[in-house]
Amino acid sequence: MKIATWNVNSIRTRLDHVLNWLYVNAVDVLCLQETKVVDELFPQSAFESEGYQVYISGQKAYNGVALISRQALKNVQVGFTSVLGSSEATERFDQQKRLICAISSPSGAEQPSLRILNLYVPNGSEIGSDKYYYKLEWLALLEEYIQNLLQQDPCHLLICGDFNIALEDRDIHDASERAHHIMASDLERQALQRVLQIGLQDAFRKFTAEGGHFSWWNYRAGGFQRNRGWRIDHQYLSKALYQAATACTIDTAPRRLPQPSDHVPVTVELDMAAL
DNA sequence: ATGGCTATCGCGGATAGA
Repeated sequence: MKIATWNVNSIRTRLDHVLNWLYVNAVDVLCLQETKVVDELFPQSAFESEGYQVYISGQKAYNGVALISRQALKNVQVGFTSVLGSSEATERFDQQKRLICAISSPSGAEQPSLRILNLYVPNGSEIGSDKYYYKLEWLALLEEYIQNLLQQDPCHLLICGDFNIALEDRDIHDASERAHHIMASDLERQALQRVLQIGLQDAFRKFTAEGGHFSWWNYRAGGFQRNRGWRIDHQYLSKALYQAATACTIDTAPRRLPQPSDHVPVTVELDMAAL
């Protein structure tokens, strides 16, 4: 089973890139972030014509996530409130459409179910700003959300998306200023580490130890051409899934196309029969 | 370098991204 994550920076602008990529790569589930469109205007039929089911949580101009799946998904849940119940905090954070979760249950097989959580973690703007504290609070709520999910139904869990955090220095082209840089500060890394301590491991690092592998490059100043990038798009797996992972790859090809997204897709391959 | 680029909304230029 192959699951990919891709921040497309507007699904309507990037529709051809995504459809072409899916045609060549044929993943089972594609998790999209920054779709930047309300649900009514999401190009759903373009994916359905290619045999995919579409599950979306979008808003006007900003944010927005989607699950594009070969098989129908079950128990689709959107936002924090659907899992944590309504509170001042869940309602406030759910104004921004940043998470969608569903269960993939292979039909006719004895293979176990897999819960897929697709995230668009807030960017944080700059260290110390209101948006920075919003990001840290959002990650704290995410920790609570995942603990609740696992209590409700302790199944295999895959969390992927644009985390807007480089967890280690080897995930940054130049880590010298990292302590003062958004996406690399100690508090951001600690907030993500607390989430991962629930029992999640980075699929990419099962296979690749060296630095120089990135998933995002700044549009400005020839970031991609000079490989001045960051690895901020991740695939995190619960223990048995991590054991069952057979590959995790970053596909830089779409970044070379005209008018690319600034992020590229990251795909994890799982041997479900090994579970 | 208060730099560099891209997308949305909406029609100029602010806002956001990372």
